[in-house]
Amino acid sequence: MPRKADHDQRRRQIAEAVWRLATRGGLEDVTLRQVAAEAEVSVRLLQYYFGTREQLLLGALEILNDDAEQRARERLAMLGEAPGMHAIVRGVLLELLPLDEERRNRHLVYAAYFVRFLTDPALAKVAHDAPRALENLVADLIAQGQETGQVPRTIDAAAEAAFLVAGAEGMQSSILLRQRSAEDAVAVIDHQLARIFTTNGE
Amino acid sequence: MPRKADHDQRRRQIAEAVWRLATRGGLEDVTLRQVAAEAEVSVRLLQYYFGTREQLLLGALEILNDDAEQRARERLAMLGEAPGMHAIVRGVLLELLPLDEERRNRHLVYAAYFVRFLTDPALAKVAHDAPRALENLVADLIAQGQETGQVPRTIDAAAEAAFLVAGAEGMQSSILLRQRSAEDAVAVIDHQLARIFTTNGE
DNA sequence: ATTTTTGTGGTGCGATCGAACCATAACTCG
DNA sequence: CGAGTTATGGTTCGATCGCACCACAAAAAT
Repeated sequence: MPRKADHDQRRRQIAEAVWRLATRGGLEDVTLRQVAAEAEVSVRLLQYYFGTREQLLLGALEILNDDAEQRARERLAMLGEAPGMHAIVRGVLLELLPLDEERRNRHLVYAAYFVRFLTDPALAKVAHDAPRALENLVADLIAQGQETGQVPRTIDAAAEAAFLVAGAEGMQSSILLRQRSAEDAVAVIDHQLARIFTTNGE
Repeated sequence: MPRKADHDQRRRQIAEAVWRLATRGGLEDVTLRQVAAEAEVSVRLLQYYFGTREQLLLGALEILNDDAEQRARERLAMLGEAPGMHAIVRGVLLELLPLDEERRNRHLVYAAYFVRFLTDPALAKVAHDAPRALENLVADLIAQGQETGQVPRTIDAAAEAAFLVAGAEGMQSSILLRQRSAEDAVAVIDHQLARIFTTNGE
């Protein structure tokens, strides 16, 4: 009895195989045969569920994006009710870091796709334009903090937001390369937040 | 008359073809045949000058690294004599950004190699561990600025250096994806530098 | 009950891949 | 001049690639 959930689950199973192979050896290891073996299905099934290889890469990325959005939403909701601006901004920035195996792998998959984002129009549309939205969100939060007196008026909200998001993204790479520990990165971010939010929120 | 420089020049010619293909379609487009066509030499020559494909990828990366180091040195030397700490730190940070086509392409090549750095030991050794050294350099420069009164004593040199370098690296990605203009990125960095260096150097 | 949709496997074809092999210019050094 | 190194081209082989084609079971819809 093929319920509709089964179809999605199968696609997810295959997509996860794509992710694993991509993180291991880049997109060039993501061949139909290797994905089939990794997902323990037949090559024919890949074609049935995704079609061509290009569509497989695209589909696996879309599923990854949906995953990321949902997990981020969950984690931010876990902050509890009525958190201070400081805590919200901190939560948003930490979401950019590969703090657990799941996020680490996700960022590695993005890295494997990266160059394609620039040349492949189909991938570019799905690509990670989230940072820009995040930056505006952080800027708004800082501006709100200025209204409530948690942030000095002398702070340039937009410029600080841009640098906070960029800093988090920059440390993401060095964490992936294991040049820096996740704890280090969090400490560096907290140092900047302490400068901007002079009074502790909540 | 095969002077020794000819040999290196041929290797460079081939390496440049590797770079172009890698920036266009990732490492999976870097096949022996395609590189040969792009460099306008025979496949046999690739094997002669680099050996196996794995060695070709490694060699092209080494040449790229040497290039980057030399160009960076040149640009920093062009700052003139006895520049202030502020100018030096600014020069170091801007070197991380893809401000011209040459640096843009170089960063794209690194992006294409990225996932391999984590799994391939040979590539990992050559990989970009420069950031860590840069971070220490920036920290030292800020500390020197404190000695000469250009930087307030309340500044945490190490933490600020880490965030400056991370911020520059983070904006590098968004510039590559054309989500942000190079001028924007420079302005954001200058805003942070103005906060740290309260008196103008020199 | 039978027709249609959905899910699954296998297999084969043409293209391309990396790498090895064979040949031979051209230049260097004795 | 001759021996040897360096530089270059062409070709072929086995493996793998993406993908299309054929067949069939199981469930859904009619």
